[in-house]
Amino acid sequence: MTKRIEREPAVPANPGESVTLIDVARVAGVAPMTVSRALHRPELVRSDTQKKVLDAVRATGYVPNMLAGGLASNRSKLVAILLPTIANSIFADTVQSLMDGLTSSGYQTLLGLTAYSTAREEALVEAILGRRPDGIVLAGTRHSDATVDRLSKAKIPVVEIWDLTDTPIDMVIGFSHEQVGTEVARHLFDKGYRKFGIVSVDDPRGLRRCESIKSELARLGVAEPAFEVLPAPATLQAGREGLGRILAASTPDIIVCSSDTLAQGVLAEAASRRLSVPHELAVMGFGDLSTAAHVYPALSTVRIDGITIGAKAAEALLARFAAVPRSEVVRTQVKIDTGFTIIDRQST
Amino acid sequence: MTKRIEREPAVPANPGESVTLIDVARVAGVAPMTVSRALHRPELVRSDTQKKVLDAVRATGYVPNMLAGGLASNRSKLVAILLPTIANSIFADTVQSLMDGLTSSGYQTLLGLTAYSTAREEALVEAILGRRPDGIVLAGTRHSDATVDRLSKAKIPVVEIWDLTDTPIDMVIGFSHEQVGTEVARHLFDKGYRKFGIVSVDDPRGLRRCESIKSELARLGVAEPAFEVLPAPATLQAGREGLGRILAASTPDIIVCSSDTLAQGVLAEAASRRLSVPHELAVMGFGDLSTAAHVYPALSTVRIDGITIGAKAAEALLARFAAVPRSEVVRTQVKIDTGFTIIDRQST
DNA sequence: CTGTTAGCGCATTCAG
DNA sequence: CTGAATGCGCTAACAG
Repeated sequence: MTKRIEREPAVPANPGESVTLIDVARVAGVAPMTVSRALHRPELVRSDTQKKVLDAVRATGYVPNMLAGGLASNRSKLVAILLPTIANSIFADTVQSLMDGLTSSGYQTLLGLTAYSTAREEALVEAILGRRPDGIVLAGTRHSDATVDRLSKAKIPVVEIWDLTDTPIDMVIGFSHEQVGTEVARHLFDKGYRKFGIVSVDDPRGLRRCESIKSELARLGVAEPAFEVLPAPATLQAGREGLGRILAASTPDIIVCSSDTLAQGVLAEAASRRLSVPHELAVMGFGDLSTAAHVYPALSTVRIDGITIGAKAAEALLARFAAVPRSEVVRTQVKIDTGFTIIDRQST
Repeated sequence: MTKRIEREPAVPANPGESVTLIDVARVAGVAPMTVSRALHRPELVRSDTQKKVLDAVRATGYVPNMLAGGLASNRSKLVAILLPTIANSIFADTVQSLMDGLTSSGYQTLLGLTAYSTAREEALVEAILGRRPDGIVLAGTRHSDATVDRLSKAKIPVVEIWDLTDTPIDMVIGFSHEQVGTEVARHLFDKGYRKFGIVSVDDPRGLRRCESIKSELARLGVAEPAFEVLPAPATLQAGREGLGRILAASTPDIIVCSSDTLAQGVLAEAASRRLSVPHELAVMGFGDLSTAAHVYPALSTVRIDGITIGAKAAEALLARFAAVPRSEVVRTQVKIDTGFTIIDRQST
């Protein structure tokens, strides 16, 4: 009965226990410190020593313990990301590009989901700071006082994304939701629409865009829009429901939605009611997710470049990490407006 | 927000440095170990001592260092999750419920994105094991030998989800993609369809479902389906493109898609070609995401209960964590088939 | 119920 | 270029 011969580690070290730097050092015939250097700063080690160490690493199956490393060096190589949710997330592109940037520099990602609750965010921030992350990325700029306080005192870079503020905790990369609302309103007004309906979920940033639309419309002398708010998360079904409610009470010529998903639901409902879009009813979304782009010729929207937001956030963090005197806490007040683009796909 | 007067910690501890357990102990007038206990095992501490400690924690602004705690206790309270991607992810529900379950027990989540690459998965597993997570969840059951080896030797629970296998690394919770394919094929055959088209992205599990459909159709004596594979990730645009290609060469009466997103793209393309669904062309998807559910009356699909998968995975992990002798590594061979449901929304 | 001792595995800091 | 001593902050194990 020949069992396949398993290549067991040449030197089993502490039987049953995990392999440590010391075990590797013993096998390689060098000091532990040399193993550490060979692994993290190979340029400081002669190449034959380097080779001995790498061989020993392979032979022992050593996996560095980053808890110990982080504790000793005070650098965890961990970045925390706090998002409201990942369900059909408008943040997917951003997270992907952010993680790509961080991963390729050896950083790992701790994920926290806040469900749009500042209380939950506060608890998560506290818990996560216990991991001593080297940096933290938050969606949004509205936080509880306690969160702001904790984050300000934590001596790590903080990036707030997908929004803008004049008083960032540290760095902020995003765009103005108020400006989105204002420009959407003006754009549609200029195109001649006068009877507005608005469908939103109760995401705080989405609501701010909606409020901004309403203010601008009021300023332009347009009648108060029909406004329906549905519970998050945005689903196609919520969009259908929203349009249904609006049509029960009014006959708008344009429906503005707080997200593309909602807008797609509105389109589905319009189709089932045999309303021709955009002729009888025009629809505007928000997000221009890559999954939806260019599919519904009648769907105008606001394009947000989530990839750039993620990439710039990664870049900003990495720049800070590289800055030499980590003790010297810098709050650079980086503020990047990534802007947005109104995409008009309606030929009214 | 007006700048409020910040309540500085009553006892600034080591000026500039971070507050440690020792600082808290000093302020509370107890031993460090008592602080640790008050925080983690309050039932072992007299309630007045407990109160002194909590006051001191608040006064100092202490945040426990979990790197140190993890190192000392050999329990990191970290669970790693490896997914292919989070873009319009079919895994969103699963991740959400998994994280809900873990978070409420004080576990935090390390996220890794593999992009459907086993090589990348291998690198991530190695890096992540360096954090000494208490458990790890992987999407899928197909991994490189090195990954399986590392994971088997790591003395932590491993849960493979969204698939099934007879040789799990440890625990597996999901359903059989082959079975999905077989049953979809039979279902559609029974409904009378004979001219099949299949649109998929090159996600390995999606492809396995498609292959299984093809085998079953062959077995049933149906003509070879038109088969179009597009690069991941699944987008509406990819669905449109896929249907376009298929119609260029054949005239199927049913299109089976590897995901709902793709199916929605197919529906969009069908609509733009004025094909009536399901009369002229029926469409079947996969996933039945909550965002899409019940919106396209003509879209049949396969419903997967991602929430249950996530919840059971969390439950399985927590059960293992609670098992007393952590040294005693158990590989329970938990194997849960969460099944799936074919949803027929076509009245052909 | 509380305190003491010891050390988790590694990197910093110096010395050679 | 390599090595030895020291401690990061915390908790296990035991003693009181």
